[in-house]
Amino acid sequence: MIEPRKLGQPTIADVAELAGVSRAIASRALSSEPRPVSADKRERVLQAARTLGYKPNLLARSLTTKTVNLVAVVVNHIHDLSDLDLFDHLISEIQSIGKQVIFVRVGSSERIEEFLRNGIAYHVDAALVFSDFANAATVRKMFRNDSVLMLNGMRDDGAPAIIPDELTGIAAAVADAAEKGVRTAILVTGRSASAVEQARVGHYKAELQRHGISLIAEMRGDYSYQSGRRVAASPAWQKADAVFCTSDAMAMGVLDVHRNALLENKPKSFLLYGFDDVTLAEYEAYPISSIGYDKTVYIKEILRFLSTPKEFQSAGMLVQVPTYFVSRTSSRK
Amino acid sequence: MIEPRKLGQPTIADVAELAGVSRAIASRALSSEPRPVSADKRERVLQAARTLGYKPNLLARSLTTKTVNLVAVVVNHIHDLSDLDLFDHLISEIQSIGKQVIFVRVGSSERIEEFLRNGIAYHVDAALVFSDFANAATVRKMFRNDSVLMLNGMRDDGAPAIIPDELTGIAAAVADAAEKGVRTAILVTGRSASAVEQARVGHYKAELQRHGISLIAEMRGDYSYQSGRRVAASPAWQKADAVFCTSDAMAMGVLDVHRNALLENKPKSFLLYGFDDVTLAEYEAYPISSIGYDKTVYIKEILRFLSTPKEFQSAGMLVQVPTYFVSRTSSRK
DNA sequence: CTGTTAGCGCTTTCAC
DNA sequence: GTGAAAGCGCTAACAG
Repeated sequence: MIEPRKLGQPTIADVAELAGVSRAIASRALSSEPRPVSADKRERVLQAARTLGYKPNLLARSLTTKTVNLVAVVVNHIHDLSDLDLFDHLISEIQSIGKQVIFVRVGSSERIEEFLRNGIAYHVDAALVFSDFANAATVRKMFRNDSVLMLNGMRDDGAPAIIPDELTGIAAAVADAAEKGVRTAILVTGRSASAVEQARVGHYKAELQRHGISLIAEMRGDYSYQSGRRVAASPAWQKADAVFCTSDAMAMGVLDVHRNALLENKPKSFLLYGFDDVTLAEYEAYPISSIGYDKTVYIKEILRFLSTPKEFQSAGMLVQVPTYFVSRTSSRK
Repeated sequence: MIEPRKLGQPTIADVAELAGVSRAIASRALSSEPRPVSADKRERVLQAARTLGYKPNLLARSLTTKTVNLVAVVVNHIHDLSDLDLFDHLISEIQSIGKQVIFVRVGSSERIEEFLRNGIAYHVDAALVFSDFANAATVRKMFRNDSVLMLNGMRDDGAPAIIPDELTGIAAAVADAAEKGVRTAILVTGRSASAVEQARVGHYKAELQRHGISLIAEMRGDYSYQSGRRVAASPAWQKADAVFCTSDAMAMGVLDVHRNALLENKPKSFLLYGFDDVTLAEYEAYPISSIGYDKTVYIKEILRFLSTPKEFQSAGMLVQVPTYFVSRTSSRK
């Protein structure tokens, strides 16, 4: 009598049966770790798995191993140019160590807690928090503490973090302006609730003051291109020698509104500085002087956290990535 | 004697114990589906869950329910501007129906099968395949057939698909060129191995021929900005009245190399047409005439597939999304 | 080295 | 409406 073909995917029990061994042996033979199995049986198991087209159910496995090879990337959203430069590379690297990425977009709402609570995300091996809507307290509550890496500039809860050393780049940018005789400046900022943004703005103000440049206006954007265009309409711009934007996207918006005055006229009506050093700024259309950091180094640190969290921790909770200033047409007189 | 505080997260058993009910009752009370439980006990369970800070382990749940509320988004990579316009919105919508997104980037390799086989991705509820490296046979093998939505232009295996009706937009673009007296054209293409690309190129050729425009050269890029710049160096461009690119990114590269001749000179050295209608093309720097489709409609169809696959299937396996042509400075004489 | 046994955390029969 | 018990697929502990 023929055994009725089981429905659905073959399980490890099917493999074991076909190979004529116990489930435990099959499990060991199929394991990626070295486990004691005789060469003979291992081969039979592997063969059986092959003929059955067996694929392990990683969900079931994770139930006992307590590890899913899944990392959550928690972001506000992905629609900035600077995101493109970062996330593709990041995902690629994470996958290269055998983990996969679940993207958690928390938008502008405060729903993050609910999100994580009701989703797989809560059970991932680690969470990379780029979103600054995820405040430290929430994140601490949500995950086992040492599996969370703060990439959003928040430092107040002792969780490990990687933060670009923005001061260096900002100091260089402001020094560049001072050198060119800038006396008055406007600062175009992102959402002020963000910790990174507060620190960033603080650095700008300190550096401006140090060089005796007076800040004649501070305008609130939201990092986006559109918000850059919006603030660019202000009449206050007539009096500014320089405009510093805390994102390249906003600087692009500003540049488009004042394109003629900035790229065609000499002397320029004002010098323009961005932040992020997006790839697009390297080309003709948006030659914006900017502040960047080495994404490769940044990502390498994230990977170090993912693969050897202990080592990462012991080396200290905070890793700083150096930033640099790059001068382009938008700030050349 | 005090019960020793259990390690790790509270399980449903803990909740049941605290509430003084069986695990089954606790499970029902906590279920999102309506299940028979007395109001009294439900309340006690909910209360217990709250005080314990209980969060269900969705991996364990999925073992019995066979559903994880996880959808895989399979892409080549995400570094095109057009990706930004699409994925942020897509992820947001998917999350809004209670599912989360696992991003599988297959890069340029053929490792997709291995990827999916060894990862959670294989156990997702559905896979949205944007990558054209995932050939139909592989995908069919990997997933239960009806849980795969082909968004990469491949149609050969009877899997459901959503495809923009590119012909309409292309016909309009070429007609626009013809109307302006274009007699010769160059076509800048993406990777020719892609099915979408082959169809797209076929449409361009047919339309050019129909209008008696002769195709004097076909140049191979890879959709990227950089590849656009690369091909833009060709001397063949002297003889072309128009250049059609199968991506806006490539058109942007072309535009930057010929910026002066295209935006400052009248008459232009050639008319430029892109494809994708990226958001950035709406502004001053890259005013590229382009072909686009309504992302909102597109995403709505994807969501329809996700939430009511049966209905989606019964309505036919292929959904076409309309495209449009938008005329901008790059093609104005 | 091998097989048996006991779970991982949850849902779901199936009797009561 | 309720609870005992079985079981999803897998791995780990423990004897042999």
